[in-house]
Amino acid sequence: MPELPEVETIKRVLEPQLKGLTITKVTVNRPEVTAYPAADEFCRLLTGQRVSGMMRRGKFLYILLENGGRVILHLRMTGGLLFTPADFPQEKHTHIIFEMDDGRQLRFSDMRRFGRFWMLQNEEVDTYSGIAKLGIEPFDDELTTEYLILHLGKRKKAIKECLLDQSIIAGIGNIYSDEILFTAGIYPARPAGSLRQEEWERLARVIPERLTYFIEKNEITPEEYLETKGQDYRNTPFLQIYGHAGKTCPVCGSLLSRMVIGGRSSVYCPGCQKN
DNA sequence: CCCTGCCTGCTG
DNA sequence: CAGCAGGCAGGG
Repeated sequence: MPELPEVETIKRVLEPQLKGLTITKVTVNRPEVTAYPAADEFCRLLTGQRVSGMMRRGKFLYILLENGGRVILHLRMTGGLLFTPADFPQEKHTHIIFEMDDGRQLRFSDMRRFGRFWMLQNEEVDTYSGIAKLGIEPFDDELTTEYLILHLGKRKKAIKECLLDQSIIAGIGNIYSDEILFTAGIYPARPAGSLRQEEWERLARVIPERLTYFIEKNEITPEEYLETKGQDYRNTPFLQIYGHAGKTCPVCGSLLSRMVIGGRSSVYCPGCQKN
């Protein structure tokens, strides 16, 4: 489910709550969810550790520990994190529970079980999670017209597929690639190599602008987040085309179309995004 | 490069 | 019932 704006929202909600708490017990109900190390070692290493903060990188989350260790997780399609009182009703498909020293629990649930956890010690190099292969953050100063042209300017594959390539820019998924290309007025199936200078300029501007906008629209209090079980993506009413195939374009009134690009369902406006 | 697998649940 | 879902790794 979550792309960068949602993962950032989760980080902003959870970090102030978890910071300073010590993990007293870890329960792993589905051992395949801990990709590294194996579940028993994962639990052993984390028990007794104190949380110093959280970070986001692309769609990955970090839970940082005072001893220098860190938990890394990726929610993939349907993963969710909730910080709950101990007696809060448990979500179906809850695979990991971290009990904290204030009596509350951090719970990971994931219907489709694609989400993964890793745990690395202070000095340990992360060759496991895939974070090392990520490209730049969308809000980095490095995200410039020149960067896009350098890395994508000669690619034959569709610009939409390029935006989904986590090794170039980290964090963009199927929803926001569609939204970004709509705002930039670029037909999603265009070979990246066919984009003109001014289109790369527009993308360099629109990518951080749209993601920032959707992070802001997602803002939620910890109480609201818990009430809605972390499933309330408040920015969805502000999506202009994702999920709106067959409806009219909010800008030009054309009928929004849908096509499959790189195996992913894609929505675009034939009026605003000409081939 | 495309294709499949990984999972469960919802929609048409 | 098939088809699809906000992701990604791995295989051919």
